[in-house]
Amino acid sequence: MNYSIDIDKKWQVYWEKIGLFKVDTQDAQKQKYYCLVMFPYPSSELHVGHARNYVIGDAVARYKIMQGFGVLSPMGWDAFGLPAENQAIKRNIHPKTWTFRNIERITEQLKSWGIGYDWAREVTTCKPDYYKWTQWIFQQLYKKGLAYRKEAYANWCPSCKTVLANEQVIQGQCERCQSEVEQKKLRQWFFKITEYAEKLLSDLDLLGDWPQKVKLMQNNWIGKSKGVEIDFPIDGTKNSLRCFTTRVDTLYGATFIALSWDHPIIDELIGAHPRKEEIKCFIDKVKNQPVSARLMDNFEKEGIALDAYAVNPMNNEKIPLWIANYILTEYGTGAIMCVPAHDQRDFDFAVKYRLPIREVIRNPHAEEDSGRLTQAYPGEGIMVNSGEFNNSTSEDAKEKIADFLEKTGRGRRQFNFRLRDWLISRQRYWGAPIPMIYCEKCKEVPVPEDELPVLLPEDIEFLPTGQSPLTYVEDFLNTCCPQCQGPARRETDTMDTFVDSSWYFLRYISPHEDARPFDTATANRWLPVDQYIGGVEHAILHLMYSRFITKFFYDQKLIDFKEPFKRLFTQGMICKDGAKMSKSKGNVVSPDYIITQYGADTMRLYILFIGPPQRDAEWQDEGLMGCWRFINRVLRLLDQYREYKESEVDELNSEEQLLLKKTHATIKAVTYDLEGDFQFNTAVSKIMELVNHLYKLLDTGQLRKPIFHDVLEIIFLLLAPFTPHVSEEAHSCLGNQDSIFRKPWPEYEQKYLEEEEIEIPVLVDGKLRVRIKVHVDWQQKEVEKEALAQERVQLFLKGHPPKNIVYVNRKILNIVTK
RNA sequence: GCCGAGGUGGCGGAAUUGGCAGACGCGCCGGUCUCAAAAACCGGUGGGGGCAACUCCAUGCGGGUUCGAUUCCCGCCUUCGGCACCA
Repeated sequence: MNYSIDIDKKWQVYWEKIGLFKVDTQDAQKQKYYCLVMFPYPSSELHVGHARNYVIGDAVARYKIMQGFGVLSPMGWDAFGLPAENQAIKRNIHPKTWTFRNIERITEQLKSWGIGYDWAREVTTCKPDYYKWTQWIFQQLYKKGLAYRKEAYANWCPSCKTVLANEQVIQGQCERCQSEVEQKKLRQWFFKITEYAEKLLSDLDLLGDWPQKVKLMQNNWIGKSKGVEIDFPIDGTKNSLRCFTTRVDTLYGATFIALSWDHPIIDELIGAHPRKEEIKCFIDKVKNQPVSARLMDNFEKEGIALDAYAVNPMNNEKIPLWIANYILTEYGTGAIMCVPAHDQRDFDFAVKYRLPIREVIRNPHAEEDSGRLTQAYPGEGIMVNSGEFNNSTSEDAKEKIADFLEKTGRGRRQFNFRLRDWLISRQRYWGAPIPMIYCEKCKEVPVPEDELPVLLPEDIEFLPTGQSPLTYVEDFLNTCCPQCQGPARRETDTMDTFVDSSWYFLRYISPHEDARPFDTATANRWLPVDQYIGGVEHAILHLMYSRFITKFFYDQKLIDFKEPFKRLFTQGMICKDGAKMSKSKGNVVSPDYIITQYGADTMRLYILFIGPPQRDAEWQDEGLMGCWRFINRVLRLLDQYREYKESEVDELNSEEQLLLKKTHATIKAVTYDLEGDFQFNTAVSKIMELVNHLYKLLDTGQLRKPIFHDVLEIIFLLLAPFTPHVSEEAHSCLGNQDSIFRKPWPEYEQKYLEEEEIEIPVLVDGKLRVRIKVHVDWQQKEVEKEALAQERVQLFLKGHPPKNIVYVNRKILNIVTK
């Protein structure tokens, strides 16, 4: 038998017919297993690089089905977003048309690969029955004060005339047109994810089955740091200035304070300043500095003195205030105490502007009397020039000085986070409208719940004007205020697509529910997701947002779990010619040709065999051919079987004994590989070994038909999650009526794995010299005796008695002469 | 700069807790079949030396621990990914 696409078609229809992937979420008989792959953005047809995600997910789902779980494996579309709108502008095709065309095409592809989903649960984020609930979530957040509007600087591309998401800014440039991105102040909607910073951080500990790497990335992104907020009185005024520091032990070494260009106190300080214009000029310069300039290694630190002074609360010393271009606006208080002796940035600045540098922590490894510092010393050490704290360690001083500041009310211990609130406004068309209304009298009013969804108008002009196209749709824009019935205007911005994808895994639970986003009881039964599978590129954004929304729902008592994804697997990319597969690079491998020529299972098997799934892999067409050969080689076993001569078996001969040993060892190993970190590549190789073994045995004529049959059954059961079509075909050829996926996953029998005689490698001085056969129960003495009786061992002993003999039970014997 | 993951034949990659380095696949070489080729099948294949039995060298580099190190420790080199003036 030769493998061909007809086999694929036949079984795909069959699985559809028997509803293999249909799941009844109310069925309490089976243990549940929620297997989820990250849903795609339908921007173009899929290539083999994309396929990895779905092939892995399908292998896991099928394996779990065979283990008897009730498996939920759904699919949907992250269907709102900028690429659809760009196509609209470029080709004059409606984003909706373009999106649904792609959805249709990708669905066709997934089906032709035999990827199984419960299609009745399909979810599409750009459909009103979905985004109604995205809008509803916005309103729940709004009600709790977790959605709010404020003026903020956003990435603005002057050429595309649109705001860009942070992830669309590459090295300070627009990813589409490479224009320098500007910062533009706009009134924007935010979700207060910072409210959950602490929980998002500490609950990472609950995620034992997430890759360490992803947890570390989230940890760094949240960026919690422990320090002290200090009030510095401003000389000659009643005001004071707050600074956050993680190194309060260096407080005596603070010789100036630096402010970010938009710190609110600046206006006050320069009101009657003689150099007011000069300062304003400097502020403008910093403000307009391109984002990319800050990313440069040689970014020049610049500043301007304000001729104002703050008072160091420890020693009452007057220290000057500066504005400096390296102070971040959005972090801490936007003002820092600068300690040039112990911070390299402050050091560089102090050298440039001739500000004093005072050492307060002595480097314990520095040579005595090293003279003037040539660079900052950022480590720990012994306190100097620090009044009563001299001679204590910097670690101790940190606590003592913090105590002192808290006692005297001049400061307080504090934690700071790098995590910022989530800017969700987009001045774009193809997204879920933000369900808010602005009225002169009543100001900000949410659209009443029973009026949701706020429908996205479809008849619309797509011109890049810098405002959402919705601004020009009068029917949409003008409405009346839900509170006072007076004339009002709708919000015209739409939501970031990451909002859509932050809760889709809940919608799969009850996709047709029209009174609620999801059914709480069913969600509580089926979530958290048992296995989430996707690309590592979502390690921060999508996974952080989903965790945030889940925690919010938990607090609203909509669900009773704190984390959405119990286990996460991030697969590596498939590359070609050393680069990530992409249309623009022209190195994509199209699956369609592979499917028609070699069948879906050939592609599936190769994708699983190509290498460790969590690592990147290089696509090689020859490797694909290897899998094609293997599949046909396995199928040829069926031909041999059919023509094999009948016989009865009473007792196994030694070759059959060996074959069953190998078979059960393979069951054990493959199961172990699947249960662990999805080692599909080694699982497949072990099945190949078994097949090779079987072929060798067939040559000897020692195998009888009933044993041949049993081993064949097991081989195809083991292959079923990887090559479902071929396995199903073989299963039926072997005379089975039901689907192979209704058969239980094979279990190994210990009796076949136990052996009487084992082979022990004998080493002399760590080098393998001979192998001996010993009985498993032999003790070291007997093994030694056998080993020393070997001619080759005596040869290497050269007549000297061994100095030492190390025996590791049933593993190895090492004879030491030196 | 900081954090993380890697580095093993010509290539993709194997190697339970430290225990036979190179499984499996590709490629290559030889053979069978064929008028011939392709496909398929069978055999060989880390490097050096030797007619051979064998032998020496080999897991990025340099040390260390150990009877024994791809695996553990210390110090480097290098590739990739993330963050990047976070006070």
